[in-house]
Amino acid sequence: VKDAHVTLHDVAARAGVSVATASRALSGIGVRQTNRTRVTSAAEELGYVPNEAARALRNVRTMTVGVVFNKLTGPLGTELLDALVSGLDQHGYSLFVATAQGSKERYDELVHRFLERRVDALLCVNAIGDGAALARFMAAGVPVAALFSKSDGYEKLPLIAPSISDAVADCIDRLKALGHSHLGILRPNPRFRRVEVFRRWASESGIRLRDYEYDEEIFDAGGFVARLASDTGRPTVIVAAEAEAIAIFEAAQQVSLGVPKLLSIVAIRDHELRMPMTKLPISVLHLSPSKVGVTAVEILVRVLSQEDSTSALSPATVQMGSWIERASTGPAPLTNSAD
Amino acid sequence: VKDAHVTLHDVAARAGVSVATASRALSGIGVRQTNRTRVTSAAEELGYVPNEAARALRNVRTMTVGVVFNKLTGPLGTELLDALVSGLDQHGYSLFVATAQGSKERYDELVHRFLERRVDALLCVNAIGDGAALARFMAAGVPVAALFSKSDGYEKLPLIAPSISDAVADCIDRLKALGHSHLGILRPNPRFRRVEVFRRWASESGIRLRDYEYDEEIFDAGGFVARLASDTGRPTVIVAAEAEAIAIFEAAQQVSLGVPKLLSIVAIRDHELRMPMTKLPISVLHLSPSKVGVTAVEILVRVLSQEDSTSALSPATVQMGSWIERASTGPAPLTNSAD
DNA sequence: CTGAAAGCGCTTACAG
DNA sequence: CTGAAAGCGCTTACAG
Repeated sequence: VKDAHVTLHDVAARAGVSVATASRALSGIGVRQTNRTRVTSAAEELGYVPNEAARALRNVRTMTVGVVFNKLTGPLGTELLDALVSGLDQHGYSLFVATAQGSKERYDELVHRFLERRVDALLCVNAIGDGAALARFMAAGVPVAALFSKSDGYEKLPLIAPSISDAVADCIDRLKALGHSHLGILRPNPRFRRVEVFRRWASESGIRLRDYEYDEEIFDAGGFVARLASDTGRPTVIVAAEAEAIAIFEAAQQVSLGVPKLLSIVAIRDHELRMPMTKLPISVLHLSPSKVGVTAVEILVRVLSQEDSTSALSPATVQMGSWIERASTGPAPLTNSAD
Repeated sequence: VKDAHVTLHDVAARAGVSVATASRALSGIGVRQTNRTRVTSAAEELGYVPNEAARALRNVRTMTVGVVFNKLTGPLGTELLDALVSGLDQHGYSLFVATAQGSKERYDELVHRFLERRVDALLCVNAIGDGAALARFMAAGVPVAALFSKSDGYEKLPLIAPSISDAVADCIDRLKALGHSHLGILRPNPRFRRVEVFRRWASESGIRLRDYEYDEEIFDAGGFVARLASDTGRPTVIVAAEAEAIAIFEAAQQVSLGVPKLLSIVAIRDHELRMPMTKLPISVLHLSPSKVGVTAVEILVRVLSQEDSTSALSPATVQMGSWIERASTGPAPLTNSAD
C-alpha cells in the first residue's frame, strides 16, 4: 500500500514521451510546446508530486538545513526558530530541528545525525560538546555556524552573536541627558554578561555604576527597595530583568519611593510575550532574538547560493536590542545627586 | 569541493570486499568475523558516514516526520514542539518544522512541501486551509494527524486534542468541598471554550456559574473588583487566565476584599514560563501542552512500526491540565452564600 | 557467507 | 528538441 506515489515514469508514459523530456518539461527547460502541455496535464491528472529525496540524491543538495538547540524551551529559542524556519522556507529550504535538552553528548550526536541527513548547512544554537563531527562537515564543505553562543569543541565556528550594545548606548545617553550619574544594576549571581555592556557605556559617559547581586529564585523586592530607600547615596536609576523591575516598581510605590520622581527604573525584556500583569509604564530594553535568526538566514543563503562553495560563513554581531522609553524613567532627583 | 563524502564503495574497496558485504557488515547482518572487522575499521579510518538520503530512496521510509504549525511563537507551541522533537528523535526520526504564520495558503503549501519531502508521517497543529494535499497523503498511505485543533479542509483528520476536564473536575470538587456554590468565570469575548468545561462540571456539582466577559487588551482589574465588591450576590470564586487572576488578586487586596477570606481566586496557567512578577500564592489550573506531544509521538510510532500500514491514526484526548491548590482558594464566606 | 546486479526516482551530459 | 543511458549511494533478492 505504501508508496502509491506517482512517479515521473508514470507521467512520461501517459504523456507519451521519455522521462527525460518529462523531467525537462516540468522544470521549464526547452521542450516543444505540445510536449510541455501534454506533460504538465499528465502530471496534473495523475497528481504527480516530485520526490524531493530522489532529487536530492541526484543533485548534491538536499535543500535542507539542520538546527540543533541546546534547549528549545524558553522564549528566546522560539523566536529564533520562528525567524529561521520562515526565512529558510522562503528560499526553498526545509528545516530539521533537534534539541539536546542540555546534554553535551546528545548535542554531539544530533550534529552527527544531521551529517547523515546530508543537510546543506548546519546551525548550532548555544553549542556544547566536543564537536567531533565538525571536521566531517568541513571536509564535505558544508557551512556550519554557531548561534548565540558557542563553547568547547564548537569554539572555532563562526559565531552569529547577539548584542545589545547599541540599545544600551541609547539608554545610557538618555539617562545622562536626564541628569543621572549613578546607576544600579541588579543581576543574578554568576554569569550575566549584559552587565558588562552597561559598565562599558556607563564609564564612557562618566556614570557611576553599582552592582546588586540577588537570588533569582527568591528575589525580595520589598527588602531591596527598603534598603535602597534608606541609602542616601543610592543610585538614581535601577536596571533589572523585567520581572524584577516590575516587582521593584510596585514595592517602591508602597514605601512612597516615587517612580520616577525619586527612582528611575529600566527593565530588560527577554521576550515578546504579552506582559499583561502590569499596566506599569516601564522603560524597557527590548530583546529581539528573531533578528539573529533573520541575519543567520541571510548569511546562510548568501553562502549557499554561491557556486564556489567557499563554505566560509562570516561571523556577525547582531544588534537585537531596542530602547523604549516610558514613564518609569525621568529626570534625576536633586536630593541624592551629591552623595 | 562539495560532497567530499566517503561512500560505501570507498569503504568496500579499502576493506577488500564488495559493497554488498560492506553494507551487510555495517548493518550487522551475518558476515564472516574477519570481514566484519575489516569493514568496520575501514569505515572508521575513512570517516564513513552513511547517506541517509540514499538509504531513504532505496528503502521506502525517510525516517522523517513533518510538523506544520499555524503559529509557532507562543509558549504552547514551544512546549509541544519540544516534546515532539525529543520523542521522535528517540525513535530515530528527524523532524521537519514549518510555520504558516497564520496564513491558510501558506499552511496548505507547507503541507504539500512535506509531501514532496516524503515524510513518513505528518502532524498538523491548529490546521487551517483547504487541505487539498491531504488526499495525496492518504493515497500514499502516510499517516496524518491534527494536533490541538483542526478546521476547514483538515476537519476529517484524526485529532489529538487537549483537554482539561479532569483537572477542572478536581478543581470543582475541591471548591464544592470548601463550601462554594457560586463561581464566576472571566473570559475574553468570543471563543474561550474552556468555559464550557467548567460549565459542565459546575452544573453536575450543583454549582451556579456566572460569565464575565472582558476585553483582553485593556482589562481593568480595579473596576472589575469594585463592581464585584458592591455586588452582594457575587460569586465566591473567580476563575481567570493567570495574568488577569493576578491583577484581580492585587486589586482585591487594595479594596480590602480579602483573598481568600471574602473571595477565592483560581488562575489558568497557559505556559511553563517562570512567573516571577508575583509571590501571590494563587491556586492554579496548569496546562502542559507537552503531554499532547508525548501522546502524539506514542500514537505515531505505534502506527509507523506496524508492518501493515493501516495508516489508521487513532484520535485521542489528552488530559493536559493539573489542579494545584494554593492559598488563594479557601472556605466560602458565609455572608453572601444566600443571595 | 559473498558478489554481481537490479532498482529506489530523479537529472543531465551525450548523441542523435 | 528528444531519447537512451549513466549515475547519485544505498539495500536486497538472486545465484553461487
